[in-house]
Amino acid sequence: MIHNNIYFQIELTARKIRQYGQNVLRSHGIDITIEQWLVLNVINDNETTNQIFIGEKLVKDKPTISRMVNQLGKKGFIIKTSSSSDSRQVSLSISKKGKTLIHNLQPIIEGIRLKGLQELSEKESQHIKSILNKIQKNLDT
Amino acid sequence: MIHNNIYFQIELTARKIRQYGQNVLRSHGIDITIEQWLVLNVINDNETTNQIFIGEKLVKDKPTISRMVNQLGKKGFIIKTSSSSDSRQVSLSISKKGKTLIHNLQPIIEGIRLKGLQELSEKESQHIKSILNKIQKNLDT
DNA sequence: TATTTTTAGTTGTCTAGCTAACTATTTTTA
DNA sequence: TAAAAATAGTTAGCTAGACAACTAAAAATA
Repeated sequence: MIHNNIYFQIELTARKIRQYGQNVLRSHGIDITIEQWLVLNVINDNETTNQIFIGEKLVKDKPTISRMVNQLGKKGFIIKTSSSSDSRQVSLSISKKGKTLIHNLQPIIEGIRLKGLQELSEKESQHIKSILNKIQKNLDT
Repeated sequence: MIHNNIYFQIELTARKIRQYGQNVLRSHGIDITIEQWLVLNVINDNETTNQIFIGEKLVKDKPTISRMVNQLGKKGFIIKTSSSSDSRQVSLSISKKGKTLIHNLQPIIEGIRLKGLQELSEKESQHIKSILNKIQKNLDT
């Protein structure tokens, strides 16, 4: 049966996490997606980063990053300029509005995180990460 | 760091599974997506099912099922008629072409499954499913 | 029985993810 | 140094997932 299939459960859990998180953000009237928040965070942790770097961190392809960066720009959370050293590259940084958002989001995101991980022991957390990693490695080769 | 985040790893693993599976299907020249294959399987296991039932099994919403069923119909893998007892409902069944596809896909899908689960013990398989289930339940309430 | 409510399915609109094809720079190398 | 190859990013086209709004038919209820 499909519900006993590990792949199905991984994919379903991923969807439920995204959906729950998105609902919480919406309930706070915050105009950003979970995925966009991840991008914003990479930029926040690495000022003047380019899009390739974000893609490597988040393991997403160039078009996906390009579009999410555009969204974040439209919403005024980031500033996108051309790199002075290499004009192929962009240079991304957080705007004031973006900094405020990140600040306000911290406790909300932490709340989402804790909600899903309730009653998961440290051992279980480590274990699931190691198993997921094993599956990923199996599929990489 | 994001790579140490359980949610990120769950979502990433889900993407890698889909991507690997899709590549294998493509390499066999098979014109179907992993998600469509799941729908096809539910129909195969439950002849004359309707779309609500598929949605319940796969935990997907009505528009998503509606569109995937349409794709499978266009490709000639299923036959969609109106239910005689309730004309709101559709009645879905597998075509000959669909049956052939399912038959040919069995070993390929099994190969994909085994590839990812290499060196996972039965205990680990059970464990990850129980942890994923715990996370899902945490988010449901 | 007439009206209201529920149910099954579709359509529209948006975001994300993927592939492929493209432009425009920068780097390699012949 | 001129031509070829690699790199950063964008655009286009597709599927899936989510939400909202809709149609049409069935079921409930007053």
